[in-house]
Amino acid sequence: MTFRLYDTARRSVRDFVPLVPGKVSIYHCGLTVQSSPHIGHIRKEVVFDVLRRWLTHSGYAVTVIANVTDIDDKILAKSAQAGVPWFAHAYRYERELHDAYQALGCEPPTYEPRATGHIPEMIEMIKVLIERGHAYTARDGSGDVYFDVCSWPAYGCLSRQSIDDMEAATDADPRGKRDPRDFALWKGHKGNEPLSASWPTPWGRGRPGWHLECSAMAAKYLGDEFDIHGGGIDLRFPHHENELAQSAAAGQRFARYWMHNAWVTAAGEKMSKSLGNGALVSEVTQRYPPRAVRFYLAQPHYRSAIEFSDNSLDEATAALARIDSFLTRAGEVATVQPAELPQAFVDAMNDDLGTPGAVAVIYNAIRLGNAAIDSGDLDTVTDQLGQVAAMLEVFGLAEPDPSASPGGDQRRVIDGLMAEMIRQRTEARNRKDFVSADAIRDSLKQLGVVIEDTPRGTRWSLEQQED
RNA sequence: GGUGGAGUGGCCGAGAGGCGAGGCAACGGACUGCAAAUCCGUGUACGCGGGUUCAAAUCCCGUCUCCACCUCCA
Repeated sequence: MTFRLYDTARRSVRDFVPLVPGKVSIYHCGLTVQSSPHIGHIRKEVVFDVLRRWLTHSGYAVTVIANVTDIDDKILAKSAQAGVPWFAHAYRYERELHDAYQALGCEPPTYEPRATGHIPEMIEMIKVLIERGHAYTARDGSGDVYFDVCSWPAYGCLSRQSIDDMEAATDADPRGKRDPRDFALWKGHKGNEPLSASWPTPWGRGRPGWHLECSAMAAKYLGDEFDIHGGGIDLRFPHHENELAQSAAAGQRFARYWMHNAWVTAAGEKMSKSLGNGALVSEVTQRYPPRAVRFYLAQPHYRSAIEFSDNSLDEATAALARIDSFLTRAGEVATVQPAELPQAFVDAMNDDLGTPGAVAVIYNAIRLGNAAIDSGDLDTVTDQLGQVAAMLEVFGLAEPDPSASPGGDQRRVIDGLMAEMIRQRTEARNRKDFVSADAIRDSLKQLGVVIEDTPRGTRWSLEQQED
């Protein structure tokens, strides 16, 4: 069974056939670095990180390009308000985004181009669009350049909207548009904006429009045609529709598959910057183990909306604790050996990245492995442990949280102290002094240390954190 | 007005005509000095009303509710 992917453009799941055999090229729209990333933003990163891991595991050489939009209206407005240069504002949040990648175990993109680093490419593309009769400079002399939507009959094909049914923009000023549905490729410099936020062009100074950035950068790094274009479902229109129109009108074939992840909701509504209901990644990873946050984001199907709540995170934390408990138990009697992925796991992942079914396979392997530990069947333990580790690797959950345990000297001292406490309790138990034994266990419990007696001796671990 | 998505057991969350994914919680049992962990077992769920079919959560018609997008939201 080959990999199958839901293609938003076709509204159906279809076989994935890459442009170049053995290679996959992916472009997904990164963030506009205007504020701190929230859980909704990082969901997209986790989804595409799992996609990349799965394709890599399937033997493809994967190239991932994700842009950073480092200039736009909001960045200019917010930086002016804060009294810092716009590029400093953008850079600050770009670094926060990278911190979030790292916290959640997302590999950085193969390359992560910034919009402001690609002005010449954008200008070239606008020239082509003007020459071909698909773009025009604003009549009002503002220096804006617009895409002429009516000149491109296929406009609306991605979001399946008829241009006649589109609600014309009524709020914004019509500026120099021929048609209210036309969108900006280039924005003329405004007097109240810093000169550093503008670049010279044949049409005067200005800065890029959002949609054009992605078209220009995708073409630069991936060529006229590439495999998968991704992003949040809310980008389907207008952003991706516009990208597609521009790039196709400029003579490119562009993306072969369009992949969109659903959003994260809070109290039933989409988490967004504008609604102000965003849970920041930095905040959530303080309250929950980052791996649990990743598990929470990676387990549901990427096209399903997921509700953000403490309850959801608590459940993910508990579920991951069960997985880790198996790794600990199995690790006491066996070592991780390279293993093939179970066929059911492969089938689930190949079916449009069916992560919920794949997670069910992980649990099944854990159950078999746990039973084998109890019965002393070490071959089966080794077998299942290897499979579980391999499956967790695909999910990016194989590595423990770096902050989970103290390192170096502290670790040595703590291990020594715990060994002594456990020795005293074991002696008490041996002489049937259960009152003393339980007192030791209770006092450790107060400190958040859980004591468990197993056939192989007493084990200690830190209790899962509560808020 | 246009275009989409969704309503599943106490909770989360898959599935998309045919023997109840999976997890959390709960209950019973095994194991344990007691626990914890682990294993085994326990559920007559699919918004509502019709219809098609031997068979519907799944298809059709109607209906209610929620969510999203409609020109710079992941």
